[in-house]
Amino acid sequence: MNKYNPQEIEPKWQGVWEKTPDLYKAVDFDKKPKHYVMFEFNYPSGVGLHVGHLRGQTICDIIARQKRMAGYNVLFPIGWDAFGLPVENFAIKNKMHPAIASAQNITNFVKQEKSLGYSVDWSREIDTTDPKYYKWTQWLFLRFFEHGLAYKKKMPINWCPSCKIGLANEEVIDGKCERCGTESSKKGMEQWMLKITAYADKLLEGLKHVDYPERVKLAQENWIGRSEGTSIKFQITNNKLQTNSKSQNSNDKKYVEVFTTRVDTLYGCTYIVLAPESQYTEELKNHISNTEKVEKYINETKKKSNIERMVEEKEKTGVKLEGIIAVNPINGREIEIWVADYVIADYGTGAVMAVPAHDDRDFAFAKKYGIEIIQSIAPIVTYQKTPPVEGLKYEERNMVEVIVYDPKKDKYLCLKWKKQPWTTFITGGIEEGEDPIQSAEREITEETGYKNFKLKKVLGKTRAIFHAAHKNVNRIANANGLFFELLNDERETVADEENAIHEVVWVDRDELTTDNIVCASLDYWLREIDDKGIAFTDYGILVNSGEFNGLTSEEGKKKITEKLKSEGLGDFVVNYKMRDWIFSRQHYWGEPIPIVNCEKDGLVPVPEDQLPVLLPDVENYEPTDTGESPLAAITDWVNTTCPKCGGPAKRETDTMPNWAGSSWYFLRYIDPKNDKVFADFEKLKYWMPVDIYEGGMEHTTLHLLYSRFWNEFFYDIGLVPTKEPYAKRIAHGIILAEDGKKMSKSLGNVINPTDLIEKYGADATRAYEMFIGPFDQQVAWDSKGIEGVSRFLNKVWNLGMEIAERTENADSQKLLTQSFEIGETELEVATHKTIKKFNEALEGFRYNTLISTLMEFTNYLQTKKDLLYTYPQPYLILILLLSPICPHIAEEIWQSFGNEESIFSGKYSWPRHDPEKIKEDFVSIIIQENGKLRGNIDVPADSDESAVLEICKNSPKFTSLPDGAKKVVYVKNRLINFVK
RNA sequence: GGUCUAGUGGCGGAAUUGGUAUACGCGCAGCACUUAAAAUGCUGUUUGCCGAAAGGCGAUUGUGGGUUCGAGUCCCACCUAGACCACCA
Repeated sequence: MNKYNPQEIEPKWQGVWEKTPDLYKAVDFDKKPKHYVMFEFNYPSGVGLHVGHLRGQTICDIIARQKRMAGYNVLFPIGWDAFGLPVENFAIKNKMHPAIASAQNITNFVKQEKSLGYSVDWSREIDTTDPKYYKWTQWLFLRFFEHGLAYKKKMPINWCPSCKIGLANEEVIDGKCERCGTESSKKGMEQWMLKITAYADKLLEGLKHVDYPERVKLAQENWIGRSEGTSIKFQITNNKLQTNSKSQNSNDKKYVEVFTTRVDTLYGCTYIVLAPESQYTEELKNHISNTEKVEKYINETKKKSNIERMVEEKEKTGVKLEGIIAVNPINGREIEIWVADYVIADYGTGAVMAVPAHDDRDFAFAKKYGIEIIQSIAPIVTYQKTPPVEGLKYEERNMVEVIVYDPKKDKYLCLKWKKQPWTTFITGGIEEGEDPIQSAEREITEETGYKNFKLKKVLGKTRAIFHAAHKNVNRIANANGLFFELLNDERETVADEENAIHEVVWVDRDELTTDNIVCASLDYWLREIDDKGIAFTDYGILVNSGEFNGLTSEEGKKKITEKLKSEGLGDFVVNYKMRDWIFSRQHYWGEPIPIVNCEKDGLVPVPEDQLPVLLPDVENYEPTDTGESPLAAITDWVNTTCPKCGGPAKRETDTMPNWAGSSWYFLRYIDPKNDKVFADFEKLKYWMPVDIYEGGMEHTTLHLLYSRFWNEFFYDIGLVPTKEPYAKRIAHGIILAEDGKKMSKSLGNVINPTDLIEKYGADATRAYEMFIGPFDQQVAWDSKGIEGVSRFLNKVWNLGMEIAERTENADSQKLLTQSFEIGETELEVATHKTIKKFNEALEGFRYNTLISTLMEFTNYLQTKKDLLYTYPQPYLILILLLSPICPHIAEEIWQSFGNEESIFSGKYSWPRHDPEKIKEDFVSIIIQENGKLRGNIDVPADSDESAVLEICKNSPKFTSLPDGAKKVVYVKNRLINFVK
């Protein structure tokens, strides 16, 4: 008997499959149902394939192979995303043309991919750097230009000083360049932009109609960052009364517009803040008395890189604009204007209203610079010790809670109640015509007799909700916290009726706890007394807010915005965190942007018949120090004629980012050789959308979002047939090294797929990649684990060889249709159960359990070897189930059974279980007492409760169990539970 | 700081989606085969107590509560780890 030798059989079958071109071919317009499965194409770096790549790719191959066997016309393509920096850097370092470096890398990748035995349709292979491909990338870019979605703008961009390249926000990770890790800084440059923000709502809406993992949807939603709020205009005027008479006419008023999601806090706004880079700062700095100081601050901010701005999160800085003030439009209050770098220039309007009482950042800033803090939202506190009782009516009351401190005693004045087990602060209702302070002063004397005290601090307002037991009502107490200091011990006599209710006690500071003092708002008051106040950022009840007092935050937002709107000083608006996509790169190795700059006609698109705009050969691929692309140095390429007027013009020298080619490659796979259009519409209609798109989590907010944007735009202009490009997205978790750290060259913990294939074979490698754990979770590599899988394949092989030797050569298809004549029901049932389990795991994307299901089945078959010599069907089914995962071994075994056609030829259909076959006459059900396991018992399938009860009583072990049961829970074919 | 995901034996993990927790694999131990080893096969392997054994009784899915006849699974709070975002007003 020959031994399992993957090193021999794997290259053999790869060769045979390659010579059978129709085996894995996707057929356009085939009558079979289509299935389009795709993994993210590789960036052909010099390092080669990574075990992480195999995870997703193997899943796709399993799907592709299984779907073909199940009767689908499968499109499973491969391609290369080969433009971009790593190849360019590699080429510069090795002094070679990036195209040559790229071709070398691709050759290497192809070899690796082929050694894994993937069933890709190689006739559809694409390469984004092929002019036949990037012609259409350029053509599609011009559609964006044509519709005003590609535009040029001078803007401060994230700049990587090392790569000498502008970075999109998405490429800046922790303030550093995504590729090289250098700290990014800001630089003002003319950039090509794609208006992805115009599709923000469509991209959000589209998520509702696709099957993506919830975390992917969430990440995209958060990235788009839609927030509904209000824009508010703050009028800016001169601080002094003698304003310039010219600017007095109303059309000439200056405004700063801000965006807020918390307009309900507007009455608490005590200053506004402008971003240093904002246009407002630019305009206003010349109208103030401390221009120099402000300019100095702006320059300092510019010098700071992103990372510094982030590290300094704790310490906020800013400069006040002297000589001008802003007017709060809701109450006419005059407030300060500051410039501070905690406000971002390119979100919202680049200016914010600051409400220190209700925003953490504003609070920290106001504390540092001594700016007034005004409460405008009262927290709603439910008193947990006596929460409101359902059904009782609510009574609202305005009241004071007074805390009196005696510095001589170093104690706090409280009242101990006589009829209730309470100690409280001095508290009472606010009477008609009183303000809270007067009310507090009155209550102190009435209840304690003390006469001489002074107000130290207003602690603020809360709304406390509790059940007032002595009156049996639910109380809504609008509480005013007030803090007094006792000046001396002089007292009046306290009225008898007060004395009858409570007595005065003095309490230490550390005894003021929720255990000792009955006070719903205690924490708030103490925080203020200790001067450890924090911003209250939750929703609550509007206070100190004029006509809006008493509204909830939600109501307040609506009402205040409406009022502002009616006065032309504000409106409801929607803002997004997502910015437009910076689409130009100052590099060589990318698609040239097909635009010509004419002095007369401005930006003119290169006509379609002149596409592609080919990358010219250059001497030097390094970016220039000015930040211009190396293309700028080739004057005879740059200088051209205007396609419109024929006059002298210059070519655009920026190239497109790496993301361009990958934004539409799923369309090109469908029609990769077309030189008339980017893809034939009828073919797109047949194949789109991609049924399953496998890729990494790291592309969620980059490539995945970008390509959805491209496709949605193409749909809108009638180029593609589906709104969304991908019906289902699956994302694999990363594979860590055995030490649990990320695999990296420097740590020396990299597992190389080629080594694995040499040692264990492609089949074992593929199977272990699946067996390692749930595919969407991150896992650590285990070199012992792959040995286990390899052993399993050996078992399958040895078992197969034994059976094949004893089986007459026969067509397996015939064998499979034969039934188990001797009624070997156990074997038959086990086989059908395995098929069921396997198919369910496959449909549920639980690839790790696929392997364990087959392991169990193999272990079982080994115990039934003798029967298999006569009835090899179960073993053949095992091989069919194994074949998508481990195609080589399956094919070899298949042929040793005398089959002349490939197991993947389409002749052998995918196993389906027969529900009739797994129906059993008896089922084992669980016996429980109060939910605790007491044993199990075999009963006829589908028995009803009374029958099971009878069986139970007749079984000596459980005979007395039903006695005294209050209730019997019976779940058919599963359990019976006696509740006592 | 925010959002999300996860926490089950010595380890990777399984659990029909609320119904016999610890499948499968790794590791470990023992046995068989062998002069020997490798390979292979078989047996055992969550844990405490009782028992010579067959077996029996109990505990157990990060911690603490809750819902339920019944919770690894659902709800609340906390702890821990990871991922993504991060001064987004």
